[in-house]
Amino acid sequence: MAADGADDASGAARESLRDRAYRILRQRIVDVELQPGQRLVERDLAAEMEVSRIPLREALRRLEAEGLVVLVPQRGALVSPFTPADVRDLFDVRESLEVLAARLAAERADDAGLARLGARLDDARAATARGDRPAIAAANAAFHAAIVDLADSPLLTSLMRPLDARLQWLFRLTADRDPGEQCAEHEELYTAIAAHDTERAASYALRHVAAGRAPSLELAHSWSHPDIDPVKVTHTRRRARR
Amino acid sequence: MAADGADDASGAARESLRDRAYRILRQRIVDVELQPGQRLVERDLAAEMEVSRIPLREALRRLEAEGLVVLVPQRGALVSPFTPADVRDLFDVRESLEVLAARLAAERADDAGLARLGARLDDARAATARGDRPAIAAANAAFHAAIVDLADSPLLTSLMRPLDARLQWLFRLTADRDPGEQCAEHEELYTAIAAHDTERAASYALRHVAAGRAPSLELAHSWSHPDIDPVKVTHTRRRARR
DNA sequence: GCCCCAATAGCGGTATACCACTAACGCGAC
DNA sequence: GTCGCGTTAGTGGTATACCGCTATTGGGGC
Repeated sequence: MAADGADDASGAARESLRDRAYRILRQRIVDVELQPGQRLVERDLAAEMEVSRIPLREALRRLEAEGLVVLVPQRGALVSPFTPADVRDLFDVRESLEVLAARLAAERADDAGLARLGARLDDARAATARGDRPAIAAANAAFHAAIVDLADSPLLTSLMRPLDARLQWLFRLTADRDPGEQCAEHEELYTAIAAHDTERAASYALRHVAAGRAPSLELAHSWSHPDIDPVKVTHTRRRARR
Repeated sequence: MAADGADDASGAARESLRDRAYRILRQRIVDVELQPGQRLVERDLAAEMEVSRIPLREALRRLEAEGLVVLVPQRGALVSPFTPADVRDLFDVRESLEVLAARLAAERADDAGLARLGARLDDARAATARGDRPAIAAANAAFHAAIVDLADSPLLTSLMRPLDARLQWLFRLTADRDPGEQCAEHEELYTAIAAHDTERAASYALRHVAAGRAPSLELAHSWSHPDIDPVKVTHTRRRARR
């Protein structure tokens, strides 16, 4: 598992076991090491990462809130299914919220914020020039996050978190679209925001998100893990083989 | 197990302590019995509702995910502040998501769904005619929830939950706008959705949400609990009285 | 051999207990 | 009196242990 670097490392406050369990599980899910529909048994996971069930349970609850895990009451947990319909819904919502973010960013951004956004754009450009796929994905995600940050709305930021998780998941499985094209779209979006041109920022953001829909949907159809029933999955019990 | 409906259908499965703690706390918060900024001490709350800290902690985590509670790591919890800026952000996001919900509902609603939505509208009409404020609030909330339901997007539904919580909170403190006017707006929105007129549904939804912004903001300015610092709040410790 | 039933054990839900950290307190020195 | 430092206890974080429910299973009756 790739050490995701940027760990809070030495100086920062020690990470709680709950946060660690959350981070590791989330990573495993978006990396598809844990597949959609796979059952998650508290005791097994806890033993595996050498923590007790308490922090592990809290990590699962958090993942549920983010939509990566489904909890069936009295039954157990499983990795959320991710169907073409979910991908469609994801893009529906992104076309609303990313446009809102772009609009608010264009309205509210100050010079310091624009500088930060510009830096993210440069990162993305550099990664795109190098053709470094993982770096491109990370830089593009950072660019989008920076726009949300400029929107300066804690509510919007919190709503975006589940979307980011699903997007990472989606893009892990694909090369996404042509990086150069995406980068160009980011540039024009940046320009509109920097000019405080609300309407242009909104329309660029919409076009940008919408452009990703078709390839993503196509990709989603290609897996098509057929109907996972959460209740059914958690009904099974593995019995000790004799 | 051909029929899977047998289990939860009857008798309503017993509510877990976690769910009960969650429900009670949420109610207390939206009723403003627990005020924004108020500290929440796990042991005290647990003792008060006679459960252990485990289910209580999980309830707090869930409330955090919903935005009603702020958790400061290693420090504790408090009821989220709710500032005019938060109200503004709430309406920004609602103007995006409720419009999306209306649009999708207009596209996807079938006859059975429209019947359910119509029933909610009738409820709201009846409550409005009676002038029963609490019933009006509940019926209006149910009408909006029904639209989201028609949109048939689990993601959208999950994103709306934090918004509903904040809206309830907001409306608990106010008489909201003129109920008759709201009811009329609901009727035209219903008509557009029933006619599968996507664009009209979207524009009515936008107008409807936007109409509530000014009065809500005004209300929010009237409390203006000035700056609550979560870290500071959770730094305090009540010491045994001498 | 097939079906039903009692015994078994997997697993989520919860309580209790302990640990670590640190803010509040108070005592002593200046 | 004021300041500083050691002490104490309040609080979140975590481990362990137990409970109850039910899927599984294997045996006994048909």
